[in-house]
Amino acid sequence: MARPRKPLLSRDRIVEAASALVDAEGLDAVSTRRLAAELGVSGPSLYNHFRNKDEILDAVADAVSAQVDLSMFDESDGRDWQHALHDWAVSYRAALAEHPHIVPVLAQGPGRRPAGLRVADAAFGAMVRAGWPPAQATYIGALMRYFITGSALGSFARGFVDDETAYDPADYPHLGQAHLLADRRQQVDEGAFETGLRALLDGLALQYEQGRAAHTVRPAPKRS
Amino acid sequence: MARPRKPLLSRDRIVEAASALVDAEGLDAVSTRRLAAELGVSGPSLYNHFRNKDEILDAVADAVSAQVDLSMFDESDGRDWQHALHDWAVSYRAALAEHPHIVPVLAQGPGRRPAGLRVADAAFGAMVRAGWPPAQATYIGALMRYFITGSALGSFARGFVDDETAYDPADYPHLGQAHLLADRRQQVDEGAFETGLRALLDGLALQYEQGRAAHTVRPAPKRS
DNA sequence: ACCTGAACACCGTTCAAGT
DNA sequence: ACCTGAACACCGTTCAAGT
Repeated sequence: MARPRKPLLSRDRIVEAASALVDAEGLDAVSTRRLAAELGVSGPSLYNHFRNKDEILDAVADAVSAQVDLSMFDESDGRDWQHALHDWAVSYRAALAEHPHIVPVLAQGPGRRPAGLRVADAAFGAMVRAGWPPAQATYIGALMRYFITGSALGSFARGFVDDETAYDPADYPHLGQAHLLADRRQQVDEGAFETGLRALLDGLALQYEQGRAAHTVRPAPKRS
Repeated sequence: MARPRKPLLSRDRIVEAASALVDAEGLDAVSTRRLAAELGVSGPSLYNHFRNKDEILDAVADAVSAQVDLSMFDESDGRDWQHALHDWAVSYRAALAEHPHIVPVLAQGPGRRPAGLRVADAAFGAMVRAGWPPAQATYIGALMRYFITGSALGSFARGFVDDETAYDPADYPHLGQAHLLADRRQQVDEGAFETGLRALLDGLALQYEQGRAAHTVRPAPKRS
Protein backbone atom coordinates (compact mmCIF):
# COMPACT_ATOMS: atom_id res chain seq x y z
CA MET A 1 0.00 0.00 0.00
CA ALA A 2 1.76 3.13 -1.16
CA ARG A 3 -0.74 5.86 -1.92
CA PRO A 4 -4.34 5.05 -1.05
CA ARG A 5 -7.14 6.33 -3.31
CA LYS A 6 -8.56 8.20 -0.35
CA PRO A 7 -6.02 10.01 1.83
CA LEU A 8 -5.59 8.31 5.19
CA LEU A 9 -4.59 11.49 6.97
CA SER A 10 -5.59 15.12 7.16
CA ARG A 11 -4.32 18.01 9.25
CA ASP A 12 -7.49 17.84 11.32
CA ARG A 13 -7.18 14.12 12.05
CA ILE A 14 -3.56 14.59 13.05
CA VAL A 15 -4.34 17.50 15.36
CA GLU A 16 -7.20 15.59 16.93
CA ALA A 17 -5.05 12.54 17.65
CA ALA A 18 -2.19 14.71 18.91
CA SER A 19 -4.52 16.61 21.24
CA ALA A 20 -5.90 13.40 22.68
CA LEU A 21 -2.39 12.09 23.22
CA VAL A 22 -1.21 15.32 24.87
CA ASP A 23 -4.22 15.40 27.16
CA ALA A 24 -3.93 11.76 28.12
CA GLU A 25 -0.19 11.38 28.55
CA GLY A 26 1.47 14.76 28.32
CA LEU A 27 3.81 16.48 25.89
CA ASP A 28 6.60 13.96 26.31
CA ALA A 29 4.36 11.16 25.07
CA VAL A 30 4.03 12.80 21.67
CA SER A 31 6.58 11.44 19.24
CA THR A 32 6.03 11.38 15.52
CA ARG A 33 6.25 7.62 15.54
CA ARG A 34 3.84 7.17 18.43
CA LEU A 35 1.38 9.66 16.99
CA ALA A 36 1.54 8.02 13.57
CA ALA A 37 0.96 4.60 15.13
CA GLU A 38 -2.10 6.00 16.90
CA LEU A 39 -3.36 7.04 13.46
CA GLY A 40 -2.52 3.73 11.85
CA VAL A 41 0.20 5.06 9.56
CA SER A 42 3.97 5.15 9.58
CA GLY A 43 5.95 8.02 11.07
CA PRO A 44 7.10 9.86 7.96
CA SER A 45 3.52 10.15 6.66
CA LEU A 46 2.96 13.09 8.99
CA TYR A 47 5.43 15.13 6.99
CA ASN A 48 3.02 15.24 4.08
CA HIS A 49 0.76 17.43 6.21
CA PHE A 50 3.03 19.32 8.59
CA ARG A 51 6.52 20.61 8.09
CA ASN A 52 7.70 19.25 11.44
CA LYS A 53 6.63 18.20 14.90
CA ASP A 54 6.61 21.74 16.30
CA GLU A 55 4.00 22.75 13.75
CA ILE A 56 1.79 19.92 14.95
CA LEU A 57 2.07 21.07 18.56
CA ASP A 58 1.40 24.66 17.50
CA ALA A 59 -1.78 23.46 15.85
CA VAL A 60 -2.79 21.61 19.01
CA ALA A 61 -2.23 24.78 21.02
CA ASP A 62 -4.19 26.84 18.54
CA ALA A 63 -7.14 24.47 18.77
CA VAL A 64 -7.27 25.29 22.47
CA SER A 65 -7.18 29.04 21.77
CA ALA A 66 -10.10 28.49 19.42
CA GLN A 67 -12.14 27.29 22.41
CA VAL A 68 -11.88 30.64 24.18
CA ASP A 69 -15.22 32.41 24.23
CA LEU A 70 -15.03 35.87 22.64
CA SER A 71 -18.74 36.68 22.51
CA MET A 72 -18.47 39.07 25.46
CA PHE A 73 -16.56 41.40 23.14
CA ASP A 74 -19.45 41.66 20.66
CA GLU A 75 -20.63 45.22 20.22
CA SER A 76 -24.22 44.14 20.78
CA ASP A 77 -23.35 42.59 24.09
CA GLY A 78 -23.79 45.80 25.99
CA ARG A 79 -21.56 44.83 28.91
CA ASP A 80 -18.95 47.35 29.95
CA TRP A 81 -15.30 46.64 29.28
CA GLN A 82 -14.57 45.52 32.82
CA HIS A 83 -17.23 42.82 32.81
CA ALA A 84 -16.19 41.75 29.33
CA LEU A 85 -12.56 41.42 30.40
CA HIS A 86 -13.60 39.50 33.47
CA ASP A 87 -15.73 37.00 31.60
CA TRP A 88 -13.07 36.63 28.94
CA ALA A 89 -10.38 35.90 31.52
CA VAL A 90 -12.51 33.27 33.18
CA SER A 91 -13.33 31.58 29.88
CA TYR A 92 -9.71 31.78 28.73
CA ARG A 93 -8.42 30.20 31.92
CA ALA A 94 -11.07 27.48 31.79
CA ALA A 95 -10.02 26.54 28.25
CA LEU A 96 -6.39 26.25 29.32
CA ALA A 97 -7.27 24.28 32.44
CA GLU A 98 -8.97 21.66 30.28
CA HIS A 99 -5.71 21.03 28.43
CA PRO A 100 -2.95 21.79 30.93
CA HIS A 101 -0.22 19.85 29.15
CA ILE A 102 -0.23 22.06 26.07
CA VAL A 103 -0.10 25.34 28.02
CA PRO A 104 3.72 25.60 27.88
CA VAL A 105 3.44 25.72 24.07
CA LEU A 106 0.51 28.09 24.07
CA ALA A 107 2.02 30.43 26.63
CA GLN A 108 4.97 31.33 24.41
CA GLY A 109 3.23 34.24 22.74
CA PRO A 110 0.64 34.07 19.98
CA GLY A 111 3.35 33.60 17.35
CA ARG A 112 1.81 32.71 14.03
CA ARG A 113 -1.12 30.82 15.48
CA PRO A 114 -4.35 32.12 13.91
CA ALA A 115 -6.72 31.46 16.82
CA GLY A 116 -4.24 32.91 19.30
CA LEU A 117 -4.04 36.05 17.21
CA ARG A 118 -7.82 36.23 16.89
CA VAL A 119 -8.08 36.19 20.68
CA ALA A 120 -5.61 39.07 20.94
CA ASP A 121 -7.34 40.94 18.15
CA ALA A 122 -10.80 40.65 19.72
CA ALA A 123 -9.67 41.91 23.12
CA PHE A 124 -7.76 44.78 21.58
CA GLY A 125 -10.70 45.84 19.40
CA ALA A 126 -13.14 45.80 22.29
CA MET A 127 -10.89 47.90 24.50
CA VAL A 128 -10.47 50.51 21.77
CA ARG A 129 -14.23 50.68 21.27
CA ALA A 130 -14.62 51.11 25.03
CA GLY A 131 -12.52 54.26 24.84
CA TRP A 132 -9.02 53.07 25.65
CA PRO A 133 -6.24 54.63 23.61
CA PRO A 134 -4.82 52.04 21.18
CA ALA A 135 -1.48 51.78 22.97
CA GLN A 136 -3.18 51.02 26.29
CA ALA A 137 -5.55 48.58 24.61
CA THR A 138 -2.55 46.63 23.34
CA TYR A 139 -1.04 46.58 26.80
CA ILE A 140 -4.26 45.32 28.32
CA GLY A 141 -4.50 42.42 25.88
CA ALA A 142 -0.91 41.46 26.59
CA LEU A 143 -1.01 41.82 30.35
CA MET A 144 -4.20 39.83 30.68
CA ARG A 145 -2.61 37.09 28.63
CA TYR A 146 0.45 37.17 30.89
CA PHE A 147 -1.67 36.73 33.96
CA ILE A 148 -3.97 34.06 32.56
CA THR A 149 -1.32 31.87 30.94
CA GLY A 150 0.91 32.35 33.97
CA SER A 151 -1.82 31.12 36.25
CA ALA A 152 -2.56 28.11 34.05
CA LEU A 153 1.13 27.23 33.81
CA GLY A 154 2.38 28.00 37.29
CA SER A 155 -0.47 26.36 39.12
CA PHE A 156 0.33 25.57 42.71
CA ALA A 157 -1.80 22.47 42.44
CA ARG A 158 0.41 20.96 39.75
CA GLY A 159 3.67 22.54 40.81
CA PHE A 160 4.16 20.98 44.20
CA VAL A 161 5.07 17.42 44.91
CA ASP A 162 3.15 15.04 47.12
CA ASP A 163 6.05 14.46 49.43
CA GLU A 164 6.14 16.46 52.64
CA THR A 165 9.78 15.67 53.27
CA ALA A 166 10.67 17.93 50.32
CA TYR A 167 9.61 21.00 52.28
CA ASP A 168 11.61 21.43 55.44
CA PRO A 169 9.98 24.11 57.62
CA ALA A 170 13.46 25.18 58.71
CA ASP A 171 14.15 26.26 55.14
CA TYR A 172 10.82 27.94 54.49
CA PRO A 173 9.61 29.33 57.80
CA HIS A 174 6.43 30.90 56.44
CA LEU A 175 5.10 28.26 54.07
CA GLY A 176 2.96 26.26 56.42
CA GLN A 177 2.32 22.58 55.99
CA ALA A 178 -1.25 23.47 55.08
CA HIS A 179 -0.12 24.67 51.66
CA LEU A 180 1.11 21.24 50.80
CA LEU A 181 -2.20 19.44 50.86
CA ALA A 182 -3.57 18.89 47.38
CA ASP A 183 -6.96 20.37 48.27
CA ARG A 184 -5.41 23.47 49.73
CA ARG A 185 -3.23 23.94 46.67
CA GLN A 186 -6.18 24.03 44.31
CA GLN A 187 -7.83 26.51 46.66
CA VAL A 188 -4.72 28.68 46.42
CA ASP A 189 -4.87 28.63 42.62
CA GLU A 190 -8.49 29.73 42.57
CA GLY A 191 -8.04 32.34 45.26
CA ALA A 192 -4.94 33.76 43.62
CA PHE A 193 -6.62 33.92 40.24
CA GLU A 194 -9.74 35.62 41.55
CA THR A 195 -7.81 38.02 43.74
CA GLY A 196 -5.43 38.90 40.93
CA LEU A 197 -8.16 39.32 38.38
CA ARG A 198 -10.13 41.60 40.67
CA ALA A 199 -7.02 43.65 41.43
CA LEU A 200 -6.17 43.97 37.74
CA LEU A 201 -9.68 45.12 36.81
CA ASP A 202 -9.90 47.55 39.74
CA GLY A 203 -6.49 48.93 38.94
CA LEU A 204 -7.31 49.32 35.26
CA ALA A 205 -10.56 51.08 36.16
CA LEU A 206 -8.51 53.59 38.10
CA GLN A 207 -6.26 54.21 35.12
CA TYR A 208 -9.29 54.49 32.86
CA GLU A 209 -10.82 57.19 35.04
CA GLN A 210 -7.54 59.06 35.22
CA GLY A 211 -7.40 58.99 31.44
CA ARG A 212 -10.94 60.33 31.20
CA ALA A 213 -10.22 63.08 33.70
CA ALA A 214 -7.11 64.14 31.83
CA HIS A 215 -9.16 64.31 28.67
CA THR A 216 -12.26 66.15 29.85
CA VAL A 217 -11.36 68.20 32.89
CA ARG A 218 -7.88 69.14 31.82
CA PRO A 219 -7.65 68.39 28.12
CA ALA A 220 -4.17 67.86 26.78
CA PRO A 221 -2.93 70.61 24.45
CA LYS A 222 -3.71 69.65 20.91
CA ARG A 223 -0.75 69.06 18.69
CA SER A 224 -1.80 68.10 15.19
CA MET B 1 40.80 6.39 32.85
CA ALA B 2 38.03 5.03 35.03
CA ARG B 3 37.81 6.91 38.30
CA PRO B 4 40.14 9.87 38.64
CA ARG B 5 41.66 10.64 42.03
CA LYS B 6 39.99 14.02 41.93
CA PRO B 7 36.35 14.04 40.72
CA LEU B 8 36.02 15.59 37.27
CA LEU B 9 32.45 16.71 37.85
CA SER B 10 30.32 18.32 40.51
CA ARG B 11 26.71 19.40 40.58
CA ASP B 12 27.83 23.00 40.40
CA ARG B 13 30.04 22.47 37.36
CA ILE B 14 27.24 20.63 35.59
CA VAL B 15 24.67 23.33 36.36
CA GLU B 16 27.07 26.03 35.22
CA ALA B 17 27.74 24.31 31.89
CA ALA B 18 24.05 23.54 31.39
CA SER B 19 23.09 27.17 32.08
CA ALA B 20 25.63 28.42 29.58
CA LEU B 21 24.34 25.98 26.98
CA VAL B 22 20.70 26.89 27.60
CA ASP B 23 21.46 30.59 27.38
CA ALA B 24 23.54 30.24 24.24
CA GLU B 25 21.51 27.75 22.24
CA GLY B 26 18.21 27.11 23.98
CA LEU B 27 16.61 24.19 25.76
CA ASP B 28 16.66 21.92 22.73
CA ALA B 29 20.43 22.12 22.54
CA VAL B 30 20.79 20.47 25.93
CA SER B 31 21.28 16.75 25.58
CA THR B 32 23.08 14.68 28.14
CA ARG B 33 25.67 13.73 25.54
CA ARG B 34 26.22 17.28 24.37
CA LEU B 35 26.41 18.63 27.89
CA ALA B 36 28.84 15.91 28.92
CA ALA B 37 31.02 16.64 25.90
CA GLU B 38 31.05 20.31 26.89
CA LEU B 39 32.40 19.17 30.27
CA GLY B 40 34.94 16.80 28.79
CA VAL B 41 33.34 13.60 30.07
CA SER B 42 31.11 10.92 28.64
CA GLY B 43 27.32 11.07 28.79
CA PRO B 44 26.56 8.59 31.55
CA SER B 45 28.90 10.38 33.96
CA LEU B 46 26.20 12.93 34.65
CA TYR B 47 24.10 10.26 36.30
CA ASN B 48 26.53 10.10 39.18
CA HIS B 49 25.44 13.61 40.15
CA PHE B 50 21.82 13.93 38.98
CA ARG B 51 19.08 11.36 38.80
CA ASN B 52 18.08 12.44 35.30
CA LYS B 53 18.09 15.27 32.80
CA ASP B 54 15.00 16.94 34.26
CA GLU B 55 16.77 17.36 37.58
CA ILE B 56 19.59 19.15 35.81
CA LEU B 57 17.18 21.57 34.15
CA ASP B 58 15.39 22.10 37.46
CA ALA B 59 18.72 23.06 38.99
CA VAL B 60 19.39 25.49 36.14
CA ALA B 61 15.99 27.07 36.72
CA ASP B 62 16.60 27.27 40.43
CA ALA B 63 19.89 29.05 39.88
CA VAL B 64 17.92 31.78 38.13
CA SER B 65 15.45 32.03 41.01
CA ALA B 66 18.43 32.46 43.30
CA GLN B 67 19.29 35.66 41.39
CA VAL B 68 16.02 37.34 42.38
CA ASP B 69 16.63 40.15 44.84
CA LEU B 70 14.65 39.69 48.07
CA SER B 71 16.23 42.44 50.14
CA MET B 72 13.18 44.69 49.74
CA PHE B 73 11.33 42.27 52.01
CA ASP B 74 13.75 42.77 54.88
CA GLU B 75 12.03 44.09 57.99
CA SER B 76 14.62 46.79 58.35
CA ASP B 77 13.95 48.05 54.86
CA GLY B 78 11.10 50.26 55.95
CA ARG B 79 9.40 50.40 52.55
CA ASP B 80 5.70 49.73 52.53
CA TRP B 81 4.40 46.50 51.04
CA GLN B 82 3.41 48.09 47.76
CA HIS B 83 6.86 49.43 47.02
CA ALA B 84 8.41 46.16 48.14
CA LEU B 85 6.16 44.17 45.81
CA HIS B 86 6.93 46.56 42.99
CA ASP B 87 10.68 46.34 43.37
CA TRP B 88 10.49 42.59 43.78
CA ALA B 89 8.47 42.20 40.58
CA VAL B 90 10.94 44.29 38.62
CA SER B 91 13.92 42.35 39.94
CA TYR B 92 12.16 39.03 39.38
CA ARG B 93 11.31 39.86 35.79
CA ALA B 94 14.84 41.12 35.11
CA ALA B 95 16.29 37.85 36.35
CA LEU B 96 14.03 35.86 34.03
CA ALA B 97 14.72 38.14 31.10
CA GLU B 98 18.43 37.39 31.40
CA HIS B 99 17.75 33.69 30.88
CA PRO B 100 14.66 33.51 28.71
CA HIS B 101 15.19 29.95 27.48
CA ILE B 102 14.82 28.40 30.92
CA VAL B 103 11.61 30.27 31.79
CA PRO B 104 9.31 27.48 30.55
CA VAL B 105 10.87 25.20 33.16
CA LEU B 106 10.84 27.81 35.90
CA ALA B 107 7.27 28.90 35.21
CA GLN B 108 5.84 25.48 36.05
CA GLY B 109 5.38 26.25 39.73
CA PRO B 110 8.06 26.25 42.38
CA GLY B 111 7.90 22.46 42.70
CA ARG B 112 10.74 21.21 44.82
CA ARG B 113 13.20 23.89 43.81
CA PRO B 114 14.73 25.45 46.95
CA ALA B 115 15.39 28.94 45.60
CA GLY B 116 11.94 29.10 43.99
CA LEU B 117 10.42 28.21 47.33
CA ARG B 118 12.56 30.76 49.13
CA VAL B 119 11.24 33.46 46.80
CA ALA B 120 7.65 32.44 47.55
CA ASP B 121 8.39 32.25 51.26
CA ALA B 122 9.94 35.72 51.42
CA ALA B 123 7.05 37.40 49.64
CA PHE B 124 4.50 35.60 51.77
CA GLY B 125 6.27 36.49 55.00
CA ALA B 126 6.54 40.16 54.10
CA MET B 127 2.87 40.44 53.20
CA VAL B 128 1.83 38.87 56.49
CA ARG B 129 4.04 41.29 58.41
CA ALA B 130 2.45 44.15 56.46
CA GLY B 131 -0.92 43.16 57.82
CA TRP B 132 -2.37 40.92 55.15
CA PRO B 133 -4.28 37.87 56.39
CA PRO B 134 -2.26 34.72 55.66
CA ALA B 135 -4.68 33.43 53.02
CA GLN B 136 -4.48 36.70 51.10
CA ALA B 137 -0.71 36.79 51.47
CA THR B 138 -0.50 33.39 49.83
CA TYR B 139 -2.68 34.57 46.98
CA ILE B 140 -0.54 37.63 46.44
CA GLY B 141 2.63 35.59 46.18
CA ALA B 142 1.01 33.27 43.68
CA LEU B 143 -0.67 35.90 41.54
CA MET B 144 2.45 38.01 41.30
CA ARG B 145 4.33 34.92 40.17
CA TYR B 146 1.64 34.22 37.56
CA PHE B 147 1.97 37.71 36.14
CA ILE B 148 5.74 37.88 36.19
CA THR B 149 6.45 34.45 34.72
CA GLY B 150 3.64 34.93 32.22
CA SER B 151 5.19 38.16 31.04
CA ALA B 152 8.64 36.61 30.73
CA LEU B 153 7.28 33.61 28.85
CA GLY B 154 4.63 35.16 26.65
CA SER B 155 6.70 38.08 25.52
CA PHE B 156 5.41 39.72 22.37
CA ALA B 157 8.97 40.42 21.34
CA ARG B 158 9.86 36.75 21.21
CA GLY B 159 6.44 35.41 20.27
CA PHE B 160 5.96 36.99 16.89
CA VAL B 161 7.74 36.08 13.72
CA ASP B 162 9.69 38.44 11.53
CA ASP B 163 7.55 37.75 8.50
CA GLU B 164 4.78 40.24 7.78
CA THR B 165 3.03 37.88 5.40
CA ALA B 166 2.07 35.73 8.38
CA TYR B 167 -0.33 38.40 9.61
CA ASP B 168 -3.03 39.15 7.07
CA PRO B 169 -4.90 42.31 8.11
CA ALA B 170 -8.08 40.74 6.73
CA ASP B 171 -7.85 38.10 9.46
CA TYR B 172 -6.90 40.42 12.31
CA PRO B 173 -8.51 43.76 11.59
CA HIS B 174 -7.30 45.48 14.73
CA LEU B 175 -3.70 44.34 15.03
CA GLY B 176 -1.97 47.05 13.07
CA GLN B 177 1.22 46.47 11.18
CA ALA B 178 2.96 48.60 13.76
CA HIS B 179 2.81 45.78 16.29
CA LEU B 180 4.89 43.62 14.05
CA LEU B 181 8.06 45.66 14.15
CA ALA B 182 10.61 44.23 16.50
CA ASP B 183 11.13 47.56 18.28
CA ARG B 184 7.44 48.06 18.80
CA ARG B 185 7.05 44.57 20.19
CA GLN B 186 9.60 45.15 22.92
CA GLN B 187 7.83 48.40 23.73
CA VAL B 188 4.58 46.46 24.06
CA ASP B 189 6.20 44.05 26.51
CA GLU B 190 7.48 46.84 28.70
CA GLY B 191 4.27 48.84 28.53
CA ALA B 192 2.14 45.81 29.30
CA PHE B 193 4.33 44.83 32.22
CA GLU B 194 4.35 48.30 33.74
CA THR B 195 0.66 48.85 33.17
CA GLY B 196 -0.23 45.47 34.61
CA LEU B 197 2.04 45.84 37.59
CA ARG B 198 0.59 49.25 38.40
CA ALA B 199 -2.95 47.92 38.05
CA LEU B 200 -2.20 44.95 40.29
CA LEU B 201 -0.67 47.11 43.01
CA ASP B 202 -3.46 49.70 42.84
CA GLY B 203 -6.09 46.97 42.92
CA LEU B 204 -4.44 45.24 45.85
CA ALA B 205 -4.21 48.54 47.73
CA LEU B 206 -7.97 48.86 47.33
CA GLN B 207 -8.50 45.40 48.77
CA TYR B 208 -6.09 46.17 51.59
CA GLU B 209 -8.03 49.26 52.57
CA GLN B 210 -11.32 47.40 52.40
CA GLY B 211 -9.86 44.77 54.70
CA ARG B 212 -8.70 47.45 57.16
CA ALA B 213 -12.09 49.14 57.08
CA ALA B 214 -13.88 45.88 57.74
CA HIS B 215 -11.58 45.29 60.67
CA THR B 216 -11.61 48.66 62.40
CA VAL B 217 -14.84 50.38 61.46
CA ARG B 218 -17.02 47.31 61.42
CA PRO B 219 -15.07 44.56 63.15
CA ALA B 220 -16.08 41.03 62.30
CA PRO B 221 -17.80 39.16 65.13
CA LYS B 222 -15.26 37.18 67.07
CA ARG B 223 -15.71 33.45 66.93
CA SER B 224 -13.31 31.40 69.02
C1' DA C 1 -0.37 13.54 -4.14
C1' DC C 2 0.37 10.62 -0.34
C1' DC C 3 2.05 6.69 1.78
C1' DT C 4 6.07 3.27 2.67
C1' DG C 5 10.57 1.21 4.52
C1' DA C 6 15.28 2.15 4.99
C1' DA C 7 18.55 5.07 6.60
C1' DC C 8 21.05 8.92 9.16
C1' DA C 9 22.29 11.12 13.02
C1' DC C 10 20.91 11.55 16.99
C1' DC C 11 18.45 10.79 21.93
C1' DG C 12 17.94 9.31 27.68
C1' DT C 13 19.18 5.85 30.59
C1' DT C 14 21.08 1.36 32.45
C1' DC C 15 24.76 -1.44 33.62
C1' DA C 16 28.80 -4.18 34.08
C1' DA C 17 33.55 -3.17 34.22
C1' DG C 18 37.44 -0.58 35.72
C1' DT C 19 40.18 1.90 39.46
C1' DA D 1 32.90 6.75 44.67
C1' DC D 2 33.11 8.10 40.00
C1' DC D 3 34.14 7.47 35.38
C1' DT D 4 33.97 4.43 30.99
C1' DG D 5 32.15 1.98 26.68
C1' DA D 6 28.61 -0.90 25.14
C1' DA D 7 24.02 -1.58 24.75
C1' DC D 8 18.81 -0.88 24.67
C1' DA D 9 14.98 1.24 23.16
C1' DC D 10 13.91 4.95 21.44
C1' DC D 11 13.92 9.82 18.74
C1' DG D 12 13.01 13.68 14.30
C1' DT D 13 13.63 13.95 9.68
C1' DT D 14 15.09 12.88 4.77
C1' DC D 15 14.54 10.40 0.73
C1' DA D 16 14.01 7.22 -3.00
C1' DA D 17 10.51 4.11 -4.28
C1' DG D 18 5.83 2.84 -5.00
C1' DT D 19 1.01 3.85 -6.86
